[in-house]
Amino acid sequence: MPVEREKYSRAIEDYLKIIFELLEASGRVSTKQIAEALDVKPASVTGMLQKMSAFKPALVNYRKHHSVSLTPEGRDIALRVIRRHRLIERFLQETLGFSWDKVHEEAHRLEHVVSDEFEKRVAEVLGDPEFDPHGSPIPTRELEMPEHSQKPLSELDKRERAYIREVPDEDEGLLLYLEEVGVVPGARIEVLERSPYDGIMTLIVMGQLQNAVLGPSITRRVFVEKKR
Amino acid sequence: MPVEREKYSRAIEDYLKIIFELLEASGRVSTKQIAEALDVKPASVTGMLQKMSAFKPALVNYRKHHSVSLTPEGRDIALRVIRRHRLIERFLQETLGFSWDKVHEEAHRLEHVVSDEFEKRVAEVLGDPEFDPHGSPIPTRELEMPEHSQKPLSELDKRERAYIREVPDEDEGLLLYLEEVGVVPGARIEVLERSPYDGIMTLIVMGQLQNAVLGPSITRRVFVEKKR
DNA sequence: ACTATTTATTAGGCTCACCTAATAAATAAT
DNA sequence: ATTATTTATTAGGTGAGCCTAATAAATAGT
Ligand SMILES: [Mn+2]
Ligand SMILES: [Mn+2]
Ligand SMILES: [Mn+2]
Ligand SMILES: [Mn+2]
Repeated sequence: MPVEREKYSRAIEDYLKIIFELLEASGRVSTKQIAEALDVKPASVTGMLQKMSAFKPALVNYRKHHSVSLTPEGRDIALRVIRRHRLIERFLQETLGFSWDKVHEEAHRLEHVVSDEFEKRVAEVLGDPEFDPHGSPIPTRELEMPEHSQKPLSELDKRERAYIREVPDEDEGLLLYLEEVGVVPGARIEVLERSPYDGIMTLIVMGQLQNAVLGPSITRRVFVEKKR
Repeated sequence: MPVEREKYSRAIEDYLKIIFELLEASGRVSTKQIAEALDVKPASVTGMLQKMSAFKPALVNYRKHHSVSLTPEGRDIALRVIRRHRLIERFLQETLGFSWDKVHEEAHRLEHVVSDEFEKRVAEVLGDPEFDPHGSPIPTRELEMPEHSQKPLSELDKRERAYIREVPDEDEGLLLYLEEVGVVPGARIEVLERSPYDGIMTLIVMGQLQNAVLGPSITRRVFVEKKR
């Protein structure tokens, strides 16, 4: 049975979402990171963290100058928003024909206003998709995040082959470029070259005429998996 | 060419929309009416009217204790929001299978956050529909409101026949009832009886087993047209 | 025309989510 | 260890959009 849920503000939903994502990516979160990700000042983040930790039930565990983590309640909200975001991205792409570089921003706005009914129907229409257009897993109806055993493209050695699994979703220009060179989820690639100092990698992308040349700021955020 | 548009707040969009609708329905708008429609206090409406009339360009013409009207700019915003609202209602119904009593509330939230791109694609997918699920006309891309020559059901005499054109969209309970008795846009009806004092009307609805009995608070807000 | 009622406006506050500037704590460099 | 740098927190403000209570204007009733 769906729990009787309070309605939290857009701001709080975005904070919880980004905290979840930062924790998932690197295991820890700093005030500064949150501030940069949300494009607000660190002072604002401190204020919001204090507020969210004072909520009943608390949404975050906060020890000043030390750690930030999510309470079960906060995690739940984060996962709900992430589920909506990713479902909406898929929906925009499949049902409305949005290109993959445009879905993120639109979903970022819609994720805060759609009802449970909307979410349910979108999931139905799409047939409960497992991934968003950038390859990120969509939390299930029960808010379980599917495990994805993948590693950064930057860790592949020369001659190694793999499948692209997930690409960063916020940078529209990057997405346009990645699409052009065929570095999209599901693509099969082989590392043709990697320079040891600057980390630039040259990839053969199956089915593409040209090779893809990517710097480390990209390859560290593109994830691959060995098996299909 | 789409004009470079400022982004107005949700609150302002809702004020302008409701002012437009009240003006359209009865030719004039009072502070009290707006307050009731938006579920805020009259003092808040006064404040907002003053703010909107002080905008450059102004969104409303406001003379205290006297009239409120929309400037061309204000009217434009109202029509944009109304177009979105009604397109979204159709979309929710047709593409996501929402029932007609649930679409209004959802659209009321979505109308403020969807992009021009979203609006354009929804219109395309639906094939530029002319009416929302309750029979209200959808302003065109050029923001022209289609004329609809219709009159209240309450003005029909006994024996008169007509087609249902438009029903009020805010009251979910009423919508469920109207659907049950078949009083939906396009339905052909005949006035079987109307009591002169309390205004209660009994209708024969083509294709329905039972007659529909409706009080004046409803029949004044249901619109009909003679020709098909 | 005067009075009662209804409607609208002003004045003053409140909450939310942000800001800047000043200060303090943690971390890195010498 | 001391100092410099980076990061985080506090203190005090701002604007949007709402509120209540007090007052004023418009309208209706006699
Ligand atoms: Mn995204
Ligand atoms: Mn968001
Ligand atoms: Mn509606
Ligand atoms: Mn609205």
